[in-house]
Amino acid sequence: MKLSERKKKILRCVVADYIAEAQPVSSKSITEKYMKDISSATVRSELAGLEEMGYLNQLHTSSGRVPSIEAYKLYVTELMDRSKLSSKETGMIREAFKDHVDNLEEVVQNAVKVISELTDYTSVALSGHSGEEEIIKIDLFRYRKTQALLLVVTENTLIRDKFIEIPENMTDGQIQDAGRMLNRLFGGKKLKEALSLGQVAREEIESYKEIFDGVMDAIEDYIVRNKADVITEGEGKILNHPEYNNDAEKVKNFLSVVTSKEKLFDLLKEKDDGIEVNIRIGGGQKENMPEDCSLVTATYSASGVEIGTYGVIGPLRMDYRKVVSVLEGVGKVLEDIMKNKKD
Amino acid sequence: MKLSERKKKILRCVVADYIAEAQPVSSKSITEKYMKDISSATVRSELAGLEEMGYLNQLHTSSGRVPSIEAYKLYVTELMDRSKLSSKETGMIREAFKDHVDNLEEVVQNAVKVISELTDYTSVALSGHSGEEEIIKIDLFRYRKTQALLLVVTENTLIRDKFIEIPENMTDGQIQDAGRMLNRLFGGKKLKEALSLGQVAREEIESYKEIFDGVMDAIEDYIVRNKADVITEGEGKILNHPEYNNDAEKVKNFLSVVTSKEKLFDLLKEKDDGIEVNIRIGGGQKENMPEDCSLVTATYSASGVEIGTYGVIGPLRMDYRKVVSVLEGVGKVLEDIMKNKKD
DNA sequence: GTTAGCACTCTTTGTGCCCGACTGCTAACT
DNA sequence: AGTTAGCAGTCGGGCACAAAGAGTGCTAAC
Repeated sequence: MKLSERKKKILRCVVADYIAEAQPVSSKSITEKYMKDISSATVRSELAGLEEMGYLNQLHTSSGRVPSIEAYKLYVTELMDRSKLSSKETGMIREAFKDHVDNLEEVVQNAVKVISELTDYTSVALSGHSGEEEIIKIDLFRYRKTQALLLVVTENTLIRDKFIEIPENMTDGQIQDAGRMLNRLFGGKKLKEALSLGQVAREEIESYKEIFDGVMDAIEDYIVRNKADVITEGEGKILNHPEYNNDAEKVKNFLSVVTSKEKLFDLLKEKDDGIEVNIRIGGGQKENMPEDCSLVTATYSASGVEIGTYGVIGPLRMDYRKVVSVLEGVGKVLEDIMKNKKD
Repeated sequence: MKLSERKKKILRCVVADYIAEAQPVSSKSITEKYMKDISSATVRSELAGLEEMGYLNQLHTSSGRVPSIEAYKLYVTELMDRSKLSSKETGMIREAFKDHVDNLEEVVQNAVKVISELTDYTSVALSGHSGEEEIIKIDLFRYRKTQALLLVVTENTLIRDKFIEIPENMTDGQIQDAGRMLNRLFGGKKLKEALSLGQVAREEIESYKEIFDGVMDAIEDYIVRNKADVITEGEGKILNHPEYNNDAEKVKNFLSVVTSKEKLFDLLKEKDDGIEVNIRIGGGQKENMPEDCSLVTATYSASGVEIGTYGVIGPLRMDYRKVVSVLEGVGKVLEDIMKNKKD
């Protein structure tokens, strides 16, 4: 069977109505609300077709239709129109970033907060470090007999601290010397460059091999998995939505993901390159994706540097239209801010 | 009316049984399970007395009794006996700290995790810094034209980074000079000392007043409210307990506190001095305490230095006996570890 | 291809009823 | 005076049943 234009239109109505009302959608309500020109009987036969094609489900014989996962997917890729934010909403976004634009940490906090407030879903973020940030300074000093504290300071306010093992007989002078060496070698380089540079340089620096390895570890650790930079807001918002209201098991599942920075990191790190807004619907394949959930993410960058992946996680029956427009709206404001900040 | 010994015994039975079964307790079940020597009619008249005294409530005529907040309070202070942990449980605690005892952050993580697992409640921690830690090093360097990055490194792995404003015309040399000055002044001092020292020294250092103020701010900020050190685990565990299973509003309230580091910090910072285990039952007076919740906390210290406040937050009907023994058990192991670490 | 009409299905809601779980009270007992 | 057995009274939970309502699929006519 082919998806005729009318079928598409009807499917769009069903999904949109179900998102808005959280109730199975009947043929009658479609004709009354959206398509006064045709009769409910016609819609009924179209609905039967859509159900056969796998886009709709029926809870029982005499109930209205509910969208399937496939329907949601089609909806966000083809059927959904984009909405504009109201001026009140854009105002709220601008307001959120009024202060504290200096500190990236706070910027991210504010972004996550305003996203959660505007969408009424749980929002999450992974602040960006694709390895493109420059190393401003490396600092190294003795902490205990066999341990030194390593600090790697990059632009974007980000600091990585890590303890590394050092030989017991190392003098303070040698540690300082090693620190100078590290700064000479890595200062001004991008993290990514430093990582590949490390493969080559390792041979040259015999004397401080242990320290050197520690630094490389720290940088790799930082690029590959920095769970500390996962931020969440509005974890309890899931309970505002009826599908989670009487299902403790579902809520528990959801929370076990949303409150685990490791699991969220796993979900957020996979961003499709170049796609502005990425929508993942339904669990299934992805290990850490909670059952019956959707994740909508957007990755922002300014002047070529990624500044983070922001997203919203919630039920399948999510207001994708609104979520997408909020994420885009925040993205625009964020871009402006980062541009001005550069000066 | 006086609280006779028998009344106390019966009240203990009611509270213990209610904690175990989550069901109103009847006079019959008391005689059958705990007090075979007297009849249910006798227990009934005692229960009526206890109810009049405000220790018990009845949901409706012909239902069993449920403990009041007062009853819980009496239970934990007077009636409850302490339990020993099983060897399996102490084993689990030791196991949890097997590795990573070097990094205080991970120690705290593990503590919180094992507490949550053993008790089946949400557990929280505030790693300790009463201001007793020594400043090991202060580092200062230019970040942007009018900003410098300040690092304060203390023992216990704790690092505080903060941006401070600097005069635009300050040279790199001056910044370094200021850094040296700060190290000379504060190095080796305890945070608290540094804070009071600051009041005096400020006058002497006219040249770097702005920087100096920034440092004092950072230290104060750190001592007074370091929300970054609030850690939680098992947020969803609340749903394992029937009183929260069908009350989305209650869960939302609970989560809004447990997922807010600020609110948790407010709750955890108030620790009664010298009391080993602190039990706060019921919301009411405390602003950030969720309705109908209890918070059991223990503050650990080793060699006179506080290493943190750990706790469990959950329903009024909490297994106080188990929670207290787990907190004590973890405390002992933690103390051992910190003692060994000092070497 | 579309529509009106109708029979059918299934859920939801409300009602009455009974059963069981407790209590409180009273009168008798120790 | 304290304790106990027995009994009447209260309330919630569960079940059956009926009625109402929502929505569909099918058919025959347009």
